[in-house]
Amino acid sequence: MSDGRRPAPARGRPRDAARDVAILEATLLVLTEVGYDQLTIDAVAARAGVGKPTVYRRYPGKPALVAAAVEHRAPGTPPATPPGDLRAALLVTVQWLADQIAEQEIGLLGALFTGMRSDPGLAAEMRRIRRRDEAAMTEGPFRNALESGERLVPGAAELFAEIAPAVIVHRLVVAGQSCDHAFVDHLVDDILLPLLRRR
Amino acid sequence: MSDGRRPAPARGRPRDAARDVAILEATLLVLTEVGYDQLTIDAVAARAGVGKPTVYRRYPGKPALVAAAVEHRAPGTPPATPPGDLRAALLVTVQWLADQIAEQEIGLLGALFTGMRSDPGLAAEMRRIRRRDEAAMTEGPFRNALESGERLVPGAAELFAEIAPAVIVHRLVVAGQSCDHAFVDHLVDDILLPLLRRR
DNA sequence: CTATTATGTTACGCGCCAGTTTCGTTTCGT
DNA sequence: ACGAAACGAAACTGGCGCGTAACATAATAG
Repeated sequence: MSDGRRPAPARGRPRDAARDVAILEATLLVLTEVGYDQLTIDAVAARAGVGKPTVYRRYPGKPALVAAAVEHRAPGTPPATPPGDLRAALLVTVQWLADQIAEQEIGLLGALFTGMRSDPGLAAEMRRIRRRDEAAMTEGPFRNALESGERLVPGAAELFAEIAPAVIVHRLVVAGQSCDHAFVDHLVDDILLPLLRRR
Repeated sequence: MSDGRRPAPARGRPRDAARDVAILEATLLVLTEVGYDQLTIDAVAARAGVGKPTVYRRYPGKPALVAAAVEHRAPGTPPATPPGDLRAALLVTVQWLADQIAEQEIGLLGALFTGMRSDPGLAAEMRRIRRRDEAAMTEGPFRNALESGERLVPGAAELFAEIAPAVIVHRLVVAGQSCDHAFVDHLVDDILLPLLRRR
């Protein structure tokens, strides 16, 4: 094939990379603030300090823009956990996870909820990203625990990734309550530790 | 006070009660099909076989209509569970719960997700209804279990209501996978039974 | 310098939906 | 019979967001 299309002669004024990231970050902001349906291109452009055609020059429409923004978003890294103490590691990780979900993920979940009907491709993309993030979020505590001789059930990491985010999201959205310290203690002591420790 | 306002002289043609329920059920249908944001009064009226002013004569707008529809909705009753066998009761109840959520609740959760931003009152109403439904859904298995000598941890019913719907919703929405038989077995055997049985 | 492209501003046409109004008809209470 | 109110159909106004186009200007490659 020998490169069917040249990668654009690039003659003329080049695109501003700073505006690229400004658009993506503004999209994430608006998305978490008002949700997917209420997100308008005008609002994103205004928030990014950019003209509307500048957005449309990069993305054909809302689904592609949101997908690119979610892709661009860097997931937070979980805090380092003290080795040798599974309970302490779980407490720290769960609290951090709850904060992350309450601050950012809720808006993305809303986008997933509503966008999945209109655009299955976007839904698949969102699920891919979320799996990547959850994997990164739940890997920390178990590496330490395993190396320090804790006796865990097989598949403990998968079980944690399956239960902890689910219960946290359920409490935030359905119950409408915040994930305070008492809730984190409850989740760790009454649910996670009894399940994950080898019985 | 002695009745400040008379309850409407009711002179003229009375409202048709059949149209009342037609409107509410059409609202639930459209809501689960297209979600809260995409729901239009015209679509509801058309689905109900009713003129648009007939809807506006009863409700001032979309939030009130949706709230009334969710209030009107009767939650399904969980199937009777075999007494004396906690595992069998959990399997039946969890499978039924998963089907219920997959068929109906997902749409209502989407409405909760998106409507909660625009109308906090609607969100509170939805949460109240959902608590009522979840309580009705999770009461069955434990009454039988307790009467038949199963040794359960204290607060087992609350724990079940906290975990089972959360994991089911998480799988349906985030993972995008159906709750088949294997998943129900996994949820019961690997998560619920180890947690609920007195250790 | 010149051609070429990006950018901002502004404006436009289009479609969709909200909420209201009008009108002719129907159904009730009195 | 008579008046009042609900009903369906249709039309209507208004707002809003989409996606595009028209300009003038800025930045860059050659």
